[in-house]
Amino acid sequence: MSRKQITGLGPARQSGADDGGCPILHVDMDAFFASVELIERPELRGRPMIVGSPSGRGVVLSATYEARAYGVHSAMPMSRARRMCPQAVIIPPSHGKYSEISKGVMEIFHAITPLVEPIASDEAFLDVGGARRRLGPPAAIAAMIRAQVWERFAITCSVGVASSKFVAKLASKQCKPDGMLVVPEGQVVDFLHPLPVSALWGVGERTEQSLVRLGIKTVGDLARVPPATLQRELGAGGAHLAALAWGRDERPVTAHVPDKSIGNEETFAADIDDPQVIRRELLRLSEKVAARMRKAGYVGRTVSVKLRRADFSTITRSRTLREPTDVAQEIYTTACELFEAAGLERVRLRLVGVRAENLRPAESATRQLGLGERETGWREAEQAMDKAIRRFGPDAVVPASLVRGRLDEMEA
DNA sequence: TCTGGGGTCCTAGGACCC
DNA sequence: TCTGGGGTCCTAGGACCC
Repeated sequence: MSRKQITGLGPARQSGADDGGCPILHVDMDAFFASVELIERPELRGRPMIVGSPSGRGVVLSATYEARAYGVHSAMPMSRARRMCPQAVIIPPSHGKYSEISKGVMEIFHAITPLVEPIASDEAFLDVGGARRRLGPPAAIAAMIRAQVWERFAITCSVGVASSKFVAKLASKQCKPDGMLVVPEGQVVDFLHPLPVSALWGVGERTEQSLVRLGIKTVGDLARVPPATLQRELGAGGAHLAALAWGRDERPVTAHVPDKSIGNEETFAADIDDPQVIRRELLRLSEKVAARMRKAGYVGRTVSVKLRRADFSTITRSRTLREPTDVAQEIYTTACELFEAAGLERVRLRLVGVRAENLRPAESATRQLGLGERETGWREAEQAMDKAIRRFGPDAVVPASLVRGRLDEMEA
């Protein structure tokens, strides 16, 4: 397997002193989901591979670079990916394995520095400024990470090394797959300005369209526009973009970013208009969300429900409770009320979702019982369920109505 | 081309309080 | 009694990220 080692744009600056200005690493696994599948099926290496979603309606989660050579990329509908690359091996996703490998990779990072900021299961920022004396210059640390991830998991990753998070992130993208790119502080502007504006973090399809209308195509074009103009055209984000265009990004690597919300959603294999089935799904999702909250030690005050019609139009409805909760029954009751109030009871739905927002640490929320309110006992019951699941596995305890649902499915 | 599932952040309007 | 302004909270939707 080839190993790209790109060091800077101009003359390579590899010495320790020069790397002092570049303590930020962005590590990104290459085609993560597909790469994890290759661990158990190495015979597929070099063949085009597509990891699809189990509903059959889904999109491509990740394709290897072989599949990408045929134009297949993630966020592409399965049907289209199949058509573009009929010889590709199609693989259903195995989420357990992904989180296991992800945990292992994060362990490698934490052995280097406590300043690790994960931004996805396959991606993280590291501030290695404090590890230089122990482990050498950032470029050497980056090479070490790539070697360790490969040795332990046979997965390649790409690393961007720079003085700020956002430049490190762009650098890792530039050297993908299986590469490393150091952008010395003095070369940041030369690196950024030829890139298309869409390369910037925060510039999606819509923002790109607005910018192109203004005649702005590259980051360099953007840098030459007065920040006030950008702010007028794009709102608060405009001023931020102007700073990024000059490589200014002061955001530090933050190890523990508390969650703002926890939610689950599900797209049905076929559209559903039976309110009974919808309510059963809301219960299943509420159970999932509440269990995740309890595991992570959060309570939340706002419950929101997402409903997507067959035509893909989507609405959300939310309600803030008097007291925060991590109880599935409470979340479920609220979700049902929101669903009923939305007036979509006989409308064909393709997706429902439940989310808890306004999260705070559970220990900070000493629950106050309202006047005349009785402790329902649900919380204790659900904690007992958590315990049973930890001991006997996820099928140990299931609410009665979900069991009925499963029996229906088995009979069908 | 017919769009998964996990999130964050921003905007804007209305309620409400001082 | 009427009016205005500022601040905060809540809700809904949308852009964006991986």
